[in-house]
Amino acid sequence: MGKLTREAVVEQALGIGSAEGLQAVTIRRLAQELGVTPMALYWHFKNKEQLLIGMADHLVEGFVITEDYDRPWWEQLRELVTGLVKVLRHYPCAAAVLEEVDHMTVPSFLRVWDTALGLAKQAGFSYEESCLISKYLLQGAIALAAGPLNRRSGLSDQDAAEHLRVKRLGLQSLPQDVYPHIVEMATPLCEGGTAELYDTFGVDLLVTGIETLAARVHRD
Amino acid sequence: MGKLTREAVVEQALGIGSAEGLQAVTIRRLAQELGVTPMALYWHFKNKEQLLIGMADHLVEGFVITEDYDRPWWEQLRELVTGLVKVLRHYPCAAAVLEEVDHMTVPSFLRVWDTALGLAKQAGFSYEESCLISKYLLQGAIALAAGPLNRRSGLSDQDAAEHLRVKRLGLQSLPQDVYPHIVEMATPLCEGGTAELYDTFGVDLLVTGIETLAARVHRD
DNA sequence: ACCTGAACACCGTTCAAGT
DNA sequence: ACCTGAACACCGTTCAAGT
Repeated sequence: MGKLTREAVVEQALGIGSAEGLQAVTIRRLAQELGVTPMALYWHFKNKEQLLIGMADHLVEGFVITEDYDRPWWEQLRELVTGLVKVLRHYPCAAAVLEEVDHMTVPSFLRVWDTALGLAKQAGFSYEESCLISKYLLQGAIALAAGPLNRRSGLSDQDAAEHLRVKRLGLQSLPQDVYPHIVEMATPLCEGGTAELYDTFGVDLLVTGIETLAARVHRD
Repeated sequence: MGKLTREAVVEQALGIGSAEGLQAVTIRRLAQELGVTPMALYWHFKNKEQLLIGMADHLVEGFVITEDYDRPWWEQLRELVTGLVKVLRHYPCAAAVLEEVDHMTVPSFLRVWDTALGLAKQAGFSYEESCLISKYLLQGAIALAAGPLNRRSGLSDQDAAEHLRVKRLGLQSLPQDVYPHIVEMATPLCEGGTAELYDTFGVDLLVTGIETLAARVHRD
């Protein structure tokens, strides 16, 4: 049995979170799984928030940003988003973790953010606009990563399929006069499209708006 | 003292959540505030999740959707987003509530979603694209509503200002060689820009991407 | 430096019982 | 129909103490 290191704790936490959902990641549960007392964890992390930050940091550390000053900013932005989405797909609970922590406190995420900020400025946006754009872009990337594997973590595949069926039937049995489109599109709404849709159309959706606005800024 | 009605519970919950943050909204706390036993709430709500859904529904019910079939879809989409953002600004905890519940379970939110779906289809997108677009748009609107009043609810204005100052100093004292842009833009990043920026540029950012992609779809 | 034991102040929820 | 009392099975966290 290896020592109780920060890394081991974080990886165990990501394991539990990915297998059973983030709500199953509990100090006490984690300690039990690691064969240790709950308070042992408080030696390595000040509190649960710091543990979550550690998880988030570990996730995003897997993403190495390739900076290429010769290529136009929009290509780099696109690659930044796709790269982030890809790395977050490694753990089913990744997006959930990043939605729970303050991004500003996650060093590896700050690196991604810094790159996005630089590219936004390079595109000609003001300081404040660049801040908004980068926030929007990274938040969008996280949402894309959370999307397609609609992963109700913590359920078997069979239960998940049943859950999906119930959800779809719920939508389909809504009053058609008040929710016409929802009823009509119940199936694609629940199944959420293929991962490919998210990685191409989804990323396009995020980046295209920025490109168009950048062109507008340059015209003024 | 009025009776213990669903509405009263939901409004009290929104009050606590707005004043002290959503994490302060607890069954027991809520009961105490209402002068009642915790289990009394279980008569009106099956569990806490249903209470949150009730809160979300109450919030979005305040938004009356104006459908105008004579105006182009993009104007209607824009109005849908701005309207939603505006109504969510009534309660500081609104965005937090909507981030916590499954949107599919909130009737009033489904009405907004249905409208967005219809407009997306009208713009010429496929079923699956429309689903993705509507999800993206509504999620973006919620993020915009959460944005500018960076409302760490539960703190006095003075404490909030102090919290902001600490956060900014934290960013500014980062190593400048690894986070150059973050350090440079620490102030706008923390202060988050004016509400106006969010309501104009932010909405533009969301809608413009859709418009551009729609034009592309029509060309094919 | 690293971990344990015992305790505190909370949670959500169930179930039987009251009126 | 609407609410209470008592109990269960959990949380995160602190603090003193052990090695």
